[in-house]
Amino acid sequence: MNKQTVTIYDVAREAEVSMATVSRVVNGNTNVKPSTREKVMKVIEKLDYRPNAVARGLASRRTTTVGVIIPDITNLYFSSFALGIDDIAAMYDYSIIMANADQGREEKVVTDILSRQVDGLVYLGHTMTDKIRHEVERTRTPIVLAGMIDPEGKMPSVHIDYESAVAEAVSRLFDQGIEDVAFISAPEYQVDDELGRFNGYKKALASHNKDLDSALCLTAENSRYRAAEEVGQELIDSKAQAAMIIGDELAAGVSNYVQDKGLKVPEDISIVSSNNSIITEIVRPQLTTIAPPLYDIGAVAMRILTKLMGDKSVEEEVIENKNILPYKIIVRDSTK
Amino acid sequence: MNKQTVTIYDVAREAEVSMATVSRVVNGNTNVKPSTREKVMKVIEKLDYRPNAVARGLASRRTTTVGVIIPDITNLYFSSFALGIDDIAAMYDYSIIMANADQGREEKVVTDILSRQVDGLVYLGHTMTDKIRHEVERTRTPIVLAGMIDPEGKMPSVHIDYESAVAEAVSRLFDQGIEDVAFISAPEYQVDDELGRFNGYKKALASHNKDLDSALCLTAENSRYRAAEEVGQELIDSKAQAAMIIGDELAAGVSNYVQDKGLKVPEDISIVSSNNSIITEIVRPQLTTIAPPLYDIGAVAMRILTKLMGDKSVEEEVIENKNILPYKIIVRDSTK
DNA sequence: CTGTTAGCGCTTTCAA
DNA sequence: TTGAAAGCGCTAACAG
Repeated sequence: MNKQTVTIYDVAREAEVSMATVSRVVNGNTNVKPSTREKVMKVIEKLDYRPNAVARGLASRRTTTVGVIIPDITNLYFSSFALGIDDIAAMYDYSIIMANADQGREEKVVTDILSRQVDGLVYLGHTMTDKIRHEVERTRTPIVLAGMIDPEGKMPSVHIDYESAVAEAVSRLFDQGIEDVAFISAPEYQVDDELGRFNGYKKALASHNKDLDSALCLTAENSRYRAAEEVGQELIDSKAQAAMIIGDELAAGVSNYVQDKGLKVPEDISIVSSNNSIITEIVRPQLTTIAPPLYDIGAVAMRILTKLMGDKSVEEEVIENKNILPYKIIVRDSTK
Repeated sequence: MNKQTVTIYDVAREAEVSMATVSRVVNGNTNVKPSTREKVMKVIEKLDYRPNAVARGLASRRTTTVGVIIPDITNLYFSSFALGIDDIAAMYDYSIIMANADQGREEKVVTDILSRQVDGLVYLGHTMTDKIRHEVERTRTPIVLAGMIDPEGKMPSVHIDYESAVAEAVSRLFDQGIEDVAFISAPEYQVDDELGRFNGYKKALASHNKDLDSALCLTAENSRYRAAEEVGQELIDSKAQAAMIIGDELAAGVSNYVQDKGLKVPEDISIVSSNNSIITEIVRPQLTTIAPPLYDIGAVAMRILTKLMGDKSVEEEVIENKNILPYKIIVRDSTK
C-alpha cells in the first residue's frame, strides 16, 4: 500500500557503492571510509531515503518493537505505567505496539502481538494464563510484568510490596483507635492476589488481634468511579468507621457517596486509597493513599526488558526476578 | 531474536502441498479444495504454526497496523480517544503502534512510525507541522485527525464544533445575568485555534455586545491539575464571576483553588469545563461542561481510516473531509 | 574498507 | 485447484 519508492538499492546505485555499504552507513557501522559515508549520506538526503523497518526486521530478526499489553488505557493507574514504559522505550529507540486487553481478550492480543515479532513484551494486568505463558515461551520472547507478579515466579516483574503497604495503611487506622476497617475492592482483589493486597489487610487484622469479618469485605463490580455507589451504601450500612479501598476512582466514588449521604470524612468514616493518581488530590477531602511509583514501575520494567533483549548474553547480567520498588504512604485529609 | 522455528515451508512439506497452498489456507482464500484445507489445517495445528506478520508485511506491502500519535497518554481526554480507536481497530484486526509525542517530538515519532510501514495513521494533538505533512504525503499514508483539524483542510478529521460549543456555554452564562466571564486555558487555546474554542468565546462576547477584555483571558502553563493554582488566583483577582475553562483537570483545579480561598462555586463564581471526563463528576461541585463524544470521535476516526486503507478504490466512497460530531452541554452544579 | 551472495518468511503472479 | 518461482527491502556472513 505504501508507495515506498526509494530503496537501499536506489541509493547504492546513485552513490556508486554496494547495498552493503549503504546499509553500513544507515546503521552507523564504523567500518566505512569517511568520504564514502559522506557521499552516501548526500545521496540519502537527496533521494529522501528512509529505511524500511519491516524489511529490516525480517532480515535481522529484530524489530526494535516491544509489545505492551494493557487492560485499560483510560485507567490512570495503567496509563501511568505506560508513560514510564514509553519514555524509556523512546530512549532506546524502541517502538511500542500497544494493545488494550479488556476482559478475556488478552490471549488473542498476545498471540497477535507475538506474530508481529516484537522483541519483547511488557505485560500489565491481573491474569497470566497458561495459554499466554505458553505462547510467550514458544516464541522465546523476553517479558517483564509490571504492577503484577508471576504466580509461578518464572517471569521477572516490577511492583511494590502491596502486602506491606496495605498492612501499614490499615494498621495506621487501627492505631488511631478505629475498631472496624472495611476492605473495598473489585472482585479480583478480594482473593489472595499475588501482590498481597488482601493479605496485607488480613495481616493488619492479625497484628491487632482482630478476626476477619466478611461483612467488612465489600466487593465492588469493578474499580471505576461509578461502581462506588452500591458498595458505598454497603459501607454505610456496615459498622466500619474506616475503609481501605483499592483503586483511586473507586475510593473517590465511595468518599463522595458517603458524603452525599451526610457522613463526614474522616470524622465519621476514614478513607484510604491505593494509587495516588491525580484523582486522590482532586477529590475533597484529598485522600490519604498508598503511593506506588507508577511511572517508575513502568520505566524500570522497560529498562529490564532492554537488558533481556540486549545482544550481550543475558547470563552476564544479574536480573532480579522480583523487582520491588519502594512505596510511600501519603497522609492527606481523608484520615485523622 | 525470536526463535520462530516453524515456517510456512515446514507446514507445506509436512502437508505435502506447496507454500502457496498453505498461504491460501492461512489467508482464507476460497480456492482450495476442502479436503486440502483440512489437511493443511491439521498440520498447522500439529506444528503450532503462527504466520510471521513481518514477513507477510514485507511480501504483501500491508502490515495491518496503524499508528496512533498521541500527545499524552495519561490525559483522559486523549486516552478516551485512544480507547475508541483501539476498539474499532481490534474489530478490523488492525494492531496499534502507539507513540506518545510530547513537546516537539512529534516529527521524529511520525517519521519512525512511518518507517514501520503502518497502513494508516490516526493523529491526535494540536500541531500539524509541514514536516509531518510532508512525511505523510511522501509515503502516501492515509491519515485521519481526531480532535483536531487540518489548517489546510486537506486531511480528513473528526471533531466537534468547539466554536459553537464554547459560544453556547458562555452565552448561557451571560444569559443568566453574569457580566464578566473569563476564558482560561493552556497557551495553545488562547489563540484562534482551528477548532475555534477561543473564537467561540469571542462569538459569545459579540452576540452579547461585550468587548474582548484581555484581563479576562487567563493563560495557564498547561492543562494539568497543578497548573490551576496560579491562574486560579488570577481569576480571583479579576472581576469575573464565571469562567469557561478548557481542560477538565485545569477546571477541577481552578474550582478547588477558588473554593480553598473561601469562594463559593457557583454562588461567587461559576465554572464551565470542556470535556466531560470522569473528573468533572468526581470534583465537587460537579462541573457543568461541554461533552464531546470522546470515545466516538476516536471510533469514527478509525472507521474512516479503515475505509481510506481499504482496497476498494477510495474514490467510490464518499469520505467527508470534516466529520463533525454532535456535542452536548451537561449542566451540573458548578453553574447556576 | 568494500562488495557479493544468500537468505529472512511470506505473497503473488503466472502457468498448468 | 495447485505449484513454481520471483521477489518484498534489507542484513549478515564471507571474501577480498
